[in-house]
Amino acid sequence: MTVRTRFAPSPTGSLHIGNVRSGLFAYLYARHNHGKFILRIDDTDRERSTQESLDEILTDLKWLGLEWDEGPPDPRYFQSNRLDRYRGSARQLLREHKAYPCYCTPVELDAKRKAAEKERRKPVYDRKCRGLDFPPELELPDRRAGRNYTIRFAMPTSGETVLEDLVRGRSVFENRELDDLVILRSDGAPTYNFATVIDEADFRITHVVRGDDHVPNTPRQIQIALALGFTPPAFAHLPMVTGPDGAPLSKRHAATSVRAYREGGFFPEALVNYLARLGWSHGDQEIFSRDELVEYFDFAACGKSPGVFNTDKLLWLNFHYLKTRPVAQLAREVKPFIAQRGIAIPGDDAWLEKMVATLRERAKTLVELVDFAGFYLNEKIEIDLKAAAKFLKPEIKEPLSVLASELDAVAGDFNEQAVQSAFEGVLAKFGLKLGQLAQPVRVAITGGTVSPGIYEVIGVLGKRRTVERLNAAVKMIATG
RNA sequence: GGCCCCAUCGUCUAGUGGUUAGGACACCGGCCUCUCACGUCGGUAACGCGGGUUCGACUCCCGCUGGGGUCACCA
Repeated sequence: MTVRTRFAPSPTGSLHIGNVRSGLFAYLYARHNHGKFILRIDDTDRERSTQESLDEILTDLKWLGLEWDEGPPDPRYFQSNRLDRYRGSARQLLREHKAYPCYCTPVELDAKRKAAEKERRKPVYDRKCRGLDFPPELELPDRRAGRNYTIRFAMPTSGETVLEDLVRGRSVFENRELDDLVILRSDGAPTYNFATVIDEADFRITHVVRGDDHVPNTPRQIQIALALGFTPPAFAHLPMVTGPDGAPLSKRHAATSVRAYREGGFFPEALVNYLARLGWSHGDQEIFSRDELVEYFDFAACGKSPGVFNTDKLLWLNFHYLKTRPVAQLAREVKPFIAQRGIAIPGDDAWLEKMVATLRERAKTLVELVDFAGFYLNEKIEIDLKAAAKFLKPEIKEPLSVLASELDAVAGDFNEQAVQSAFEGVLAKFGLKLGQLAQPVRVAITGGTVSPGIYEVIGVLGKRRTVERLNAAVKMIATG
C-alpha cells in the first residue's frame, strides 16, 4: 500500500511555524516512502476563513518547498465543498442508531458544564438525549429550516480504544471516558472531529501526522471511523514546539509565521533544516540537505518531549546557508530586500555580487546583510562622531590626503592590488603601520569602525566615491 | 479536577545494562588579524528525587516531584 500523508491547515491566519513542522514531517515521511503528500484545506469555519490566508499559506508552503501531489486548486480538497458528503455520513450513522439528535440548548449545556465543574465532576455531556426515540426519517439539522438541534455520536460506553502511535507508542483509552460529541452542528455543518475522519478515509490517508495536542481526540476519531466502517489510519503525534517557558510557541515568544521569517531574511533551507532537527535527529548530524532529510527521516527517530524554539540556532543555520550558497544566487536573493528600502543599487549585477561577497560572513540574514551594506549602497554616508573623534585626528590628515591623491592617480584597473600598493606607498612615506592608517580610512569611507577588509571595501566602493569620501574626511579634520 | 503524555548540559540532541556521558547552538578564553566577522584550538555546563531489579543502572520497573496537552455546536 502506498503511503499517503496529508497537511490540513485552516485558512484562518498565517502559516504557523509549529503547525508547518507537522506538515514538513508528513511531507518527509511521504517522500521517504515514495508516497503521496496531500494538501487539504480545512475551511468549514466560514466566518474566519479568508482568501488572503489561503493565498499566503499556499505561497509559503511552496516557498518552503513542500510541494503537494494532490490538493488546491482542485476544489475537491476543500472541506467547504464536501458538506453534502459529511451530512450523508451523519445520516448513515443516524439510520444505524450510532448517532442521535440532541435537543439540548447551548445555554443548558453551558449551565451543566459549569455545575459539573463546581461539583468537581467531569464536565462531559450527560447523554440526556441519547435514550430519546427519534423518527427513522429524521431530517438533519438546518437552521434556516428551523431545525435547531445537533447530531451527536453515540460513543461506545464500555471497552477500550487502543492507539498505537508511531512516535509515542501504545496508549489505551477507556471508552467510558469518551463522551458523545457533536458531529453535526445545529446549522448543519460538520464538526472537525467528524469531517476529518471522513476526509482521511475518502482521501485514503494512511498516516495521520499532527501535533500531539490532538491525542485526546484520537480515540474518538477512531471510534467514529469504526462506526462508519472505515479502517482507521496510522497515527504519528509530534510533540509541540514551545517557547522558553514551556508554553506552546506564540507571538509573545518569537515570530510564529513562516511569512515573518521569510520577510526577516531567512532562507527556506534554514527553516526546514531547523524545524526538522527540532524533535528529530540523525546521530550527530546538524546540517541536512533536502535529499538527506527525505532519505533519513523516520518517526522512530522522533523524540516524544516538547522542544523549545531557539532563534539563535535558526540564525546559525541561516548563516550557514548564507555563506555557503553561490554568490550569484545570494546577490539575486538580496535584491528585493534592498528594493524594499527604496534604494537603487549603484551598480550592475557583477558589482552587487562583489559587494555581497564582502558581507556574507558578517550577516546572519538577508536583512542583516542589507543593514550592513549602507555605506556601499548609499551615495552619502554619515560619519559616526565617536569614531571620528578617535581616528580622524590632525596627525592623520596628511596621510589621508596623500592616499586620496595616490588612489586618484591609479591609472589601470582600480582593483585590490592597486589599492594595496597605494597603501604601501603611504605607509612607507609616513612610517605608519597598516592599522594606523586602515582605521582612519575605514571611518572616512564607511562612517564607522567596523567593515570588511579595507582593500575589499575600497575595491567595491570604486575610485570616485573612495576619493571623495577621503577628501571629505580631510576637510573635516581641517575644519575641526 | 478527570483522562493522556513527557523528563540527559541554558537550548536542540546522541545514548537502548558496563562510555572519561558524545555532538551542535549559545557562552567564556587562546590563536589568526587593518576593525568586525569568518576560521581554528580549548574551556565552563546535564542524566530531577526516592525506592527497587541487577555483579553493575542515564538506560528496565514502581512511586514522587516538576512540566505539558486536552476536556466546545474551534480546528
